[in-house]
Amino acid sequence: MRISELSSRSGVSVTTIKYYLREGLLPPGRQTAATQAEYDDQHLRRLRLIRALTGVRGLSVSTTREVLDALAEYTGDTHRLLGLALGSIRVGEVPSGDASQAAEVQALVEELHWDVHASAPARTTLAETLASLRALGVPLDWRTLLPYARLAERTAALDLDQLEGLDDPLEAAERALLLTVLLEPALMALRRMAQENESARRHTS
Amino acid sequence: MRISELSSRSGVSVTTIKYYLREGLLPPGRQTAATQAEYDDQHLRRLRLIRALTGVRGLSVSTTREVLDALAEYTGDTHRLLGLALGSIRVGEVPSGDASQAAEVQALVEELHWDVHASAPARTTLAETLASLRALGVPLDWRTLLPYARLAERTAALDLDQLEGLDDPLEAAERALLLTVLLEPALMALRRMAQENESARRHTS
DNA sequence: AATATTGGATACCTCTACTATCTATGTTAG
DNA sequence: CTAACATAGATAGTAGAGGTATCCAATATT
Repeated sequence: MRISELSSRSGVSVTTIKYYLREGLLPPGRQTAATQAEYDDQHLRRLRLIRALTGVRGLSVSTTREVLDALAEYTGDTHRLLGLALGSIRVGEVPSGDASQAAEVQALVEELHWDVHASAPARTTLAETLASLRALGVPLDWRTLLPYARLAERTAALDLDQLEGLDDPLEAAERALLLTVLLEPALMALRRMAQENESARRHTS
Repeated sequence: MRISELSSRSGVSVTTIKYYLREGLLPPGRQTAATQAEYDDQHLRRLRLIRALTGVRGLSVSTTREVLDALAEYTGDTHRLLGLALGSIRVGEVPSGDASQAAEVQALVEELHWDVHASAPARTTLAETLASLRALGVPLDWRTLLPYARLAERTAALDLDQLEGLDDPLEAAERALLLTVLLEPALMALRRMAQENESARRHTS
């Protein structure tokens, strides 16, 4: 298919597709002539993935490129993909110097006997959030976080269950990406609804 | 205190503070003369809150204003604050027309007997995420989401526990805000770490 | 009195994510 | 076979977000 068909089938304008090609989010099509290239279903799929990551999850174009690069690099090694590629996504702010709460995070990880890389970006995100909360007068220690971490453990188990039985490594890697990244807004939405429900329950009993 | 002290104590530049004043994120100080105003600890606290919401959580300035307005409006009514004010935060994308997965969400809510307002934005977020996943070949039905929702229920119970025993309504409202919004990156970070751990466990056993 | 600071207003800046235009080439309908 | 239209690639332009810089008149400090 040519670019205009790719555009109409994906709902993304031709100029935007060209922009993604320039930015390296989308691999170039197969050149058939000097001013002609051919695209296939892989491109369409990739394009939809890009729109999901930027639109639903709100990732920036450069972060999306990093994620997609990682996807290509670690396809077939879901463990590395989960540990490294997806870790490259900044959940919160840019990693600044202060890791004043790193000790709390370490205590939590040790208590749970978690096997988590020492340089995992999620550690930094967690430490920074704790530091912010502390500065605002809500000091959470690792003991308070423990029950949350236990629930995260069970959530992660559900996530990994979803990846069982997928033999095609590319498919498995892509699904890992989708479930980890795209499911985040869904899980937060579930939490919001559950909070509303729980609050109603406690206030009307 | 005057604006320069507010600036040095918060680490936010004077010009940025003026910008926040213009944008209505920060209430104006008490005017003592035509070119002089006095700020207090409330302003300092508010400023730190703004930086936490925009920096750690990545909220836009306009969303932050909405959240802070809601905080002022519903102080003393934590239930409404949780249900409405915090619901105003867009977790994902701008609410577009397609709510093709709204039926799945409704089925889930009914199964759980959740008391969630029909117009809760979290419903839309969830429906949209499901629609995106479906378009990408990962159709999740409400049955798959059910165990996730059960865990969300327990997370919400922990959240509400944290609000117990706070008598000052302003403090309770602010803590509700902090725990719901600022804890999100922390919970996602915990999930990432738990995924890495679980993946390592399954691959090395 | 001299110097610095402040509030308020306005203009400007940088970055991101596109969007528009241009040109040289290809394709296709009549 | 030619006129109308599509295409790749390059370059320039745009709108919005989130500040930043400058100016001014009034006020505070020394």
